[in-house]
Amino acid sequence: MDDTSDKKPSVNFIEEIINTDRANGKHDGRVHTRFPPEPNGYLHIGHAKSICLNFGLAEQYGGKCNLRFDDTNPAKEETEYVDSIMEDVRWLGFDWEDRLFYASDYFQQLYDWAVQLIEQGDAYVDSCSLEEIREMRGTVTKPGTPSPHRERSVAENLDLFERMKNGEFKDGAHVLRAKIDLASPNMTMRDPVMYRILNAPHHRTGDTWCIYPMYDFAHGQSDSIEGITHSICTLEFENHRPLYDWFIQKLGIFAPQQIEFARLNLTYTVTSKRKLLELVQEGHVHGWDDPRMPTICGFRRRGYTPSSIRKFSKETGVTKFNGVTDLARLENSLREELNKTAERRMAVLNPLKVVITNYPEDADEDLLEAVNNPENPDDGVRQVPFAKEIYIEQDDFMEDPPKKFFRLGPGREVRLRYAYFITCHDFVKDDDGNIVELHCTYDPATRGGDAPDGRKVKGTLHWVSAEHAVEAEVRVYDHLFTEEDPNDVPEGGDWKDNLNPESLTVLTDAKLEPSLGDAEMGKNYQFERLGYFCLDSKDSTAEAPVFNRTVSLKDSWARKQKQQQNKKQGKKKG
RNA sequence: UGCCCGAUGGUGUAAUGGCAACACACUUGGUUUUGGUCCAAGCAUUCUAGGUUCGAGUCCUAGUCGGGCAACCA
Repeated sequence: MDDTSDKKPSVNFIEEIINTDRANGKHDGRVHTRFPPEPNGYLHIGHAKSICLNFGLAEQYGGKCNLRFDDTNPAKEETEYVDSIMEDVRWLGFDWEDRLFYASDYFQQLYDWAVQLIEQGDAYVDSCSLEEIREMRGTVTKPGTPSPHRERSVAENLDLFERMKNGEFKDGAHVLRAKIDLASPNMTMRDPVMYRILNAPHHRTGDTWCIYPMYDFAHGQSDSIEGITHSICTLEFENHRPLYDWFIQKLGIFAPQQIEFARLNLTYTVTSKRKLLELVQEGHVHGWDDPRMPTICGFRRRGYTPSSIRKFSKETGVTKFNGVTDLARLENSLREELNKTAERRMAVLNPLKVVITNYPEDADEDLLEAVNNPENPDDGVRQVPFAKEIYIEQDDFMEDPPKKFFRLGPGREVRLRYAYFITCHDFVKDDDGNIVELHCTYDPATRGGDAPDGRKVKGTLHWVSAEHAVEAEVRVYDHLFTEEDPNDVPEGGDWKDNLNPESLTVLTDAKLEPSLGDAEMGKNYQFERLGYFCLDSKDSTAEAPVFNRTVSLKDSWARKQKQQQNKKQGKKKG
């Protein structure tokens, strides 16, 4: 075949490494990854990318992916987080089967390995204080100086380390250090701490241990024990790779390969655990699963689908370049899916009453047929009741509309979706000048939304019959921050200064078409012309439904308005 | 002023020494009973300077800029 138009599927740099390894028969071509969260917080969208990468690679190569909790610091870790992390990984659509592990499972093995290194003369007990050790480590430009305890005998080290384990010392009295190179240009190789004394109960091992291994002495060996072939982590561990390899080599155990990639950064989003915690604790959001949070549980409650997050993650790609991904890509991934799958409904968020003056007072029930999803005819149709009094969106009427406004205004005719053409001939204002009611006439000949005489209207509005409406609360969300980079603050400012005061708008007077009274929890609906919505899993009840706006529909009218506003402002400034 | 890593449209990625491609965003136009969807068009001196080569986004050297590293955190 001379068909050269077939494009090779592009592979990212990690797949390239794996392909090479498999071609060379390394590990018999086996691919085994792991997702290793520390159970000290909730998973966020950045973790989602790592989960998709690790589980995705395993799937792709017919391998396995473990879930392993990196629980080496009892001071910070809690069972509450373990449970939420498992729930989130499962929700994203991944399965670790019987491979649920904890670094704490390996504490005894790790201890034995530490003893081995002491015996080999590769580790020593240092009895200096934290401050002294820090000082003697030197700086990035100045080499460190050896601790006075660096040359202790093997016997003395063994004795001291055992007594550390036996709980004879208080926190901070001694540490176990690897004996590597105090002059190394790589700071992590300057005799890193392997074990510290922490007289604290562990969420799994209880009071069994009072010394705990550091990340560097636990992670690589945990990978090794589990037979991990490709240990994927983020860029900030690049400097740790020589140490990762050093421990494995000195111990003479199975050698996984650490590979670093760039973590996900999203516009209008913070993902630092510390900052997320601060948002929750200071009440800037209502908990970890607040739909404005970039946590996985936040996205879930907001109405995001696992598949949209997986697709986003895949399309964002894997590189070593530390960039910022546009939040619009995640929104696009969701819209693309929901456009195909979400059933359409009509709902009015900011109601404006409309009286159809020529509609009969005593009309029989007037049921109109509405398509559930024009993108998927199999979803069928439903009936929507029409009546003399209806609600439309306040935004859909202007007393003095500009030329390109296609909606309702005095003397204008529009279509009510699936219903009738109506013409506005009067409106009522309250004492404050707000428009509170419209008087319109309808054309009975246009029932269903088409004019037999062929006349056209520019605008089509959604509507809800007043007497049939289901009342609901609707929560409309916007970016949590006003700046693309929330950390971009003027001198002396704080990142929280960039919090968007309008990130949550609660609409308490929404009117929904009757069928939404039976809305299913966990199902996404498109409210026509508005966006995608779902029932709130926490606050919604049968008597008082609460909907979250997951994401808006694209709105080229709103964009046009914004443009014009900006133009006006520009002229004023100029 | 040490070491490590990186640099391709506004953004994220592709091109594996041979015509810089895709997606998102943005702009313009078309279709439309959702100002949605869909369709079409527009949008780049591949950070700089040298070098290797018939040929460099890709390889080499130097520079510039950006990120990471001096927790008994992970």
